[in-house]
Amino acid sequence: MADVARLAGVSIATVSRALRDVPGVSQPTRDRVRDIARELSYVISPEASALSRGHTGRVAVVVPRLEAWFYGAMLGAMAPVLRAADLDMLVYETEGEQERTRFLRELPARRKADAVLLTALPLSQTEVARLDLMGAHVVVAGGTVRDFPHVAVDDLAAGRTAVRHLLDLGHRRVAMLRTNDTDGAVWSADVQRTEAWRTTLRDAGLDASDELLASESYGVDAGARGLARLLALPEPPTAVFAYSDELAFSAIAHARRVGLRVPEDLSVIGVDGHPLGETLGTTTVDQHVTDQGRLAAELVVGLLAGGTVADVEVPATLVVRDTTAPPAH
Amino acid sequence: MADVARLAGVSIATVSRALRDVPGVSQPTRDRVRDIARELSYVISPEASALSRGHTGRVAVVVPRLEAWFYGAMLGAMAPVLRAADLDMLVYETEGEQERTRFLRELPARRKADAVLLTALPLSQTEVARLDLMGAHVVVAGGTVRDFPHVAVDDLAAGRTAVRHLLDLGHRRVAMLRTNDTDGAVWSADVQRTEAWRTTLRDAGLDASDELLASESYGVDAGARGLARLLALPEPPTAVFAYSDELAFSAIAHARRVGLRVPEDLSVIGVDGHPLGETLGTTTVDQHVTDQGRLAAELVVGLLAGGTVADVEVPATLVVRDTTAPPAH
DNA sequence: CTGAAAGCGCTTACAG
DNA sequence: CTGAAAGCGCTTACAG
Repeated sequence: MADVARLAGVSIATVSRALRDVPGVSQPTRDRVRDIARELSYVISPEASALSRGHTGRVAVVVPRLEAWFYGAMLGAMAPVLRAADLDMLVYETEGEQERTRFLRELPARRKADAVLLTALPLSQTEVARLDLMGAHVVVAGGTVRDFPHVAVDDLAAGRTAVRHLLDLGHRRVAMLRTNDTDGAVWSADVQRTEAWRTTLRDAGLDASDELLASESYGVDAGARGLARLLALPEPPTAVFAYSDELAFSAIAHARRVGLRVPEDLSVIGVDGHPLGETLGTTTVDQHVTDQGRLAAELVVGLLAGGTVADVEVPATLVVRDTTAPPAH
Repeated sequence: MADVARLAGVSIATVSRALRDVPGVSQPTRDRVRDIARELSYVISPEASALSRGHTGRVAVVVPRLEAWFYGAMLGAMAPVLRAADLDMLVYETEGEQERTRFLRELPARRKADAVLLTALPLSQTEVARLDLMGAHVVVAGGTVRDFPHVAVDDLAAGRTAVRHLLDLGHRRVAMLRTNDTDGAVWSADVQRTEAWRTTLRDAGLDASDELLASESYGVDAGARGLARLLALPEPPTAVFAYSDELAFSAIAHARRVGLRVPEDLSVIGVDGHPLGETLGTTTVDQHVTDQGRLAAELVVGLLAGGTVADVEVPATLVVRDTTAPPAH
């Protein structure tokens, strides 16, 4: 900055003002300073600027896992919004309790970002309590955490929609497929979809006992593993509600591998709106992840601009394709 | 830091030394300072620290797109390595020429990160030239750019392996499927796999004319669109080599939708090692993306630690599953 | 509109 | 082993 000031024949204060959009510099001076800065490929040091101004220009997105489709879709939707607001995106993957606890204990985001965007991140009670120490705005995407501002679908409604679709088709034995890699931590979407499955069945006078709830550890084949257990039941289900489309894909592949026709012998519905679901013809409850990500990022931008926040509820929509049908018998 | 110093009865210099692992502090003093810092939930300001030390503790990962599986897998593999080295991960999505150019022109990474990790990012010649102005280490993952340190598979070999597999099965009319959203920019993996397709066919005395090379704009249904065009040819192919597994999935779904049996009527092979390929039984050339991401991150860490660099070549392996077979006739 | 100067919160020779 | 002080590169009241 000193170099630019010297060449422009002004003080560094003027350079600073000219380069950002603050008023108090004549247009000719501003233009001259900018030209010189461009020539020198000069760019303001974000560290020094942040140190002076007291904020970082960064937002931290925290996810439990990066390789699942959901998180890529979320990040992909958030990125353009943050970029447009000149905010950099710091991504933290905190897989498992140990890392999550370490992340929250060391409060790294506290001084590294102006806002923290928790994205479908299961949290224990202790961890939720620690969130107040973040020293940054906290926003939640894809679910809810306490009363932090959030963007989410109504997962109770989404779950009910899925299960009712199966009941409407005539199914009376409906299982649920989920993963349980949350080691004591809890995520609202998981709790609510499971709850929706249970109550919708019970309200219809049907069995929703634990043997019909297949909880597997996370993995590409989690859906296959879960379905295998369900099919081994004395009275196997004729329909399955999967927590995610990826679980549904895996379950459907397993069903076909063991000789079951989908949807004739087994109906499967997922949740997400995974693009491959369109390719593969999978019935799902679309939770419009791209919208959620975009809106959550917009919420953060608004918050940092000093605006007020309002939670956003994104509607979930049933998309019937080729993996659900009336039971054969 | 001043608070901690006061409570510990030492200078801020000592607090600074005690809190990082620099020598020059007695163990009792160090322990006392750390205890007090923990009580106060104090954490060193990264901005101030970075400003003093001259580096940021961040690495910027630049990708063209976040929602494709490949990038999530890459980021997911890089994250733990960077985290272990106490480096934060800044993610930049630069979709299309305009944003890429803006990114490179504004050189934002220049002061925002100690290293830039270009991940399968198509670049124009001008853009490649600008890379020298980055003011940070540049490392390339999933391909090569000039002579920057990189981690990649041998894409010529990978492409040859795929096409030869089809030829070995007896196919004589083999098409290729790729996307062309690179507006004048070029990515080595794309160039080399296409080149491999062409030369392998020609070396075998077969047709590799442009009508057999289907280039579609990026999208979930790109594979379907490309295959539709290929099937409309006077003499359609009996086998298709897809640039990625996602293209292969889409093509296979389209083939089945129009009544073709895969692999009986049409063989399809992709590249990647996408986990759903295992679920769906898709033949592929696995390029071990997780390994590439991990190794690229390790390369960055080594570079920042002042070590020397050596390019890494990850072997690509043919995984034969259920979507390739000898041609029917 | 412009500049001199204090201050943001650290790190690190230098001296003891 | 410990501290006083300069310096990292900006921003922003304050004064003119």
